Parts: sequence; structure tokens; C-alpha cells
Amino acid sequence: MRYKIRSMVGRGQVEEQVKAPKGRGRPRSFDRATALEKALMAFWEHGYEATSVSDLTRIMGIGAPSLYAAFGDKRTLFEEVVRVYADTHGAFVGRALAEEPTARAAVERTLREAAVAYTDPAHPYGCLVVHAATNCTSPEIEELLRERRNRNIAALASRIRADVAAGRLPAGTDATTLARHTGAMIQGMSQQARDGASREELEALAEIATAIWPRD
Amino acid sequence: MRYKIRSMVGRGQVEEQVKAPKGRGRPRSFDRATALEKALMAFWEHGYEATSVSDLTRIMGIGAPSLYAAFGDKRTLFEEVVRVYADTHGAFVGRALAEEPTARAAVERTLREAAVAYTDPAHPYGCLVVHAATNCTSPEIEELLRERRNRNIAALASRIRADVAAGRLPAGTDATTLARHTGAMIQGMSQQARDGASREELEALAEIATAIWPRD
DNA sequence: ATTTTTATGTAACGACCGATAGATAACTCA
DNA sequence: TGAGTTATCTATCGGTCGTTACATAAAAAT
Repeated sequence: MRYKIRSMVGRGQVEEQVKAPKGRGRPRSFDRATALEKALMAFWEHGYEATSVSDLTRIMGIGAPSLYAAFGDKRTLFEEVVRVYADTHGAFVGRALAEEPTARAAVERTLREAAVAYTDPAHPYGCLVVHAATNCTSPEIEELLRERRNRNIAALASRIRADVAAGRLPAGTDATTLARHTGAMIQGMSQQARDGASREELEALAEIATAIWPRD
Repeated sequence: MRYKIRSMVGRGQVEEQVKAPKGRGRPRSFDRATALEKALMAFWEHGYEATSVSDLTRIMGIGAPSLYAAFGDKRTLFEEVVRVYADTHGAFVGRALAEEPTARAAVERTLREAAVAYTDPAHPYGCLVVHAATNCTSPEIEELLRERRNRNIAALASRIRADVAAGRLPAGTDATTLARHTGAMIQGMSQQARDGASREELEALAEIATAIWPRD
């Protein structure tokens, strides 16, 4: 067990580095958060299995023992990467859900922002949670992201149900299907981005996708 | 270079096996088509990279030299698997496109049949072309399926454009986006199936997805 | 019956996988 | 200064990857 350093990124102010908890032995020669971000990019682009430990050590600029000391094994590193991704690059979904007044507005904004995020040339295309653990030798890793995907859809469904209960959507509205449709659109858009679709094309997709919502 | 046996399946009548071209040496001790189908299932379930050659030899019930003699290397085997898949399990898209009178009807039928096919317990869930080559070490394999996906969308787009030209769809219809939307839905449904969605859930998805088509 | 051709089984190849042992370096604390 | 602690470097571990050499087996051709 190894002490946690706050890997908070883009989460309010940066609160200028607690100078590392002044440990006792030889100080780490690399910035942990920076190395973690490099690992994130690698996993994002190539997925869990296709990113080897030697890929990681090369990209992160550290030796294998340093990686294992700082992050545990490959699987633990990946789990941390997924957590960081969800709190940063993948946070726009939860933000829309929390900030928009209606489920419909939240979904529209989510799809619109997904079109931008998934085609941003500053990082790999598409969504890490959607793509980084398909065709995996270890079922636990696959399950890790599958649960995250299904949890997102479930959260969206309950948000929609709340709107139905509040009369903001027609009484007969199928919240589950509507939520699943949004999930499918996000996954489809992510794949399209990986297959070369442009931001404009995904935005057009996002726009017509909301036509399925019940007329109010 | 190795002679081709017609691996046509479900393509009109079966025309009862040409008895194998009566080769000269020791006859093959296994049925090539059967072994190929086993390989197809394995690749379908686990993807290209996560299916090792020793997995394949075990599942196909043959030794490695037999596999290499009959199918070339792993990559060539996969390419043949993809071709067989497209002509059989994945043929329903092209069938709908060829048989239905309008693009809209073709898409509706495609999505409806995808809901059934992607959750059929007789084989792995989802679509091989969508999932079997994500997170791949070799870019060529990824490209192989990516091209197939984009080709399908392009074919659909041109079908839609034909309907627009024939006045079966409004003049301003964005055929490209409509086609891409169908592609995204198929990919999303495939992922949903892999994530545990039921046939009924995917059918509900397919039904509401067609609401985006222009009212005629 | 011998030769030729093709397939099969055994066993191994080099390359890479994830992970670690052991020696050494760089820091804090007494 | 020395003892204790932690990180890094080099080198390597056993395992698996895709692939193939080699000897043998089973058929057709001569």
C-alpha cells in the first residue's frame, strides 16, 4: 500500500503542489502526475492490452521499477488512469447532467460537447471508457469499463425519470430506452471519431439525434 | 499460394461439396469450413489480438502446422474470417439495402434485424466488424475493419441520395449525416449488446432511432 | 513397389510480455 | 558522520506470443 498524491487536474484551482509530503528516502526523479498523464494518453490511444509496460516506461520516461513503485502493477495504473480520465476528459457528461435544468438539455449538451471532445486533435480520438478495454484478455479490466458505461446510462435514466415525474416530460416516456439511446449515440460517435469523422460531422449527428425526444 | 475452396455458406443452394479437388498428397484430416467457423467464433468473441494461435489450434482441433498450411498465418486467417462473416452473419445489412423499396425501410429493417442478431445467444454478442479489431497492435488489421465500416456507411449514403433524387425523400435531406447516424446506431447497439442489453431493449432502441428521418 | 506430394505431430525458435532481484544512489534523521 | 529509508539502474526471470524445422504418415502417380 502506497500513499496517495492528489492527482487532481483541472478541478478548481491547482493549489500549488504540497511540495510532496516530504518523504524520507531518495526523492522521486519524475513528476508523478505528468507521468500519469502520459500513461493516460497511451492507454487512450492504444487500449489496455496493446499498450505494453515497455511502451509505458518509454513514453513516461522512467524505468520499469520506478513505474511499479509509483503506480503498482499495470492493471492498477490503468485503474488510476480511468479514474483520472473520468474526472477530467470524461467529466463533461456529469457536468451537463448537474448543470442543465432538464434531462433533455443535458443530453443535447452532452452530445454537442462529445462531438468536440472526441475529435479534439490535442488527444486521441473518441472515448477512453468506450474503447480502451475491448478485446481484453482479462475479463476484470473489460468489466471495469463496462460497469462505468452502464452506470452512466443508469444515471442518465434516473435523471430522465425525475423529469418525467416532475412533468417536464410526457407521462408515458420510456426513460430507460431514452437513456440507452443516448449511450448508444455516445458510443457510436466515439467509434465514428476513431474512424475518421470530423467535428462537424459529429455535430450534425448530435443535432439530429435529439429529434427522438418526445415533443413537449 | 494455396488453392481456394468455395467457403460459400447460406448463398443459394449448397451444391453438395465438389468432393475436394482430389489433391495428391495426404488428405486433410479436418473439415476446413468447420475449422474456419470455429476460428470465426473465437475472433468474434475475443477479437483479433486477444485470440492467440494456441487458442485457435485448441478450438479448431488442429495443430499449428495444419493451421498455417490451410489458412496461411494468423492475419490471413483473420481476413478470411472477416470475409466469411460479412457474407453470412453480417449479410443482413446488404440484404435489407437490396430488397427494401426505400432507404428508410432498409434502415428500419437493418436496425430491427441488428437487434435480433446482436443478442442471438447462438453466437457472440454484437458485430465482429465493429469489435474484433479495436486496440490492435497492427494498424493494418484495424484499418481492414475500419474500411469495411466506412464502406458500409458510404453505401448507405448513396442509397439515401438515390431516394432523395427520386423524390422519395425531401430535397434538403442530409444523406451523409443520415447514413452516419445509422452507422453510429449500429455501432452503439453492438456495444450495448456486448454490455448486456437484451433483444427487447435493442428493439426499442431501433424503433425510436428511426424517428429522426424526415417526415414525408 | 517406389517415388512424389501433401498433412500431421513434436519440439523448438527468437521476440516480447509483465514483473522483480539485487546493487547502488540520493535523500532525512539521529 | 553514520543509520535508515526510498528511488533508480541493470539485468533477468518465467511465460506466452506467432511461427517454423524436422521427421513421420498417408494419400496419388509412376
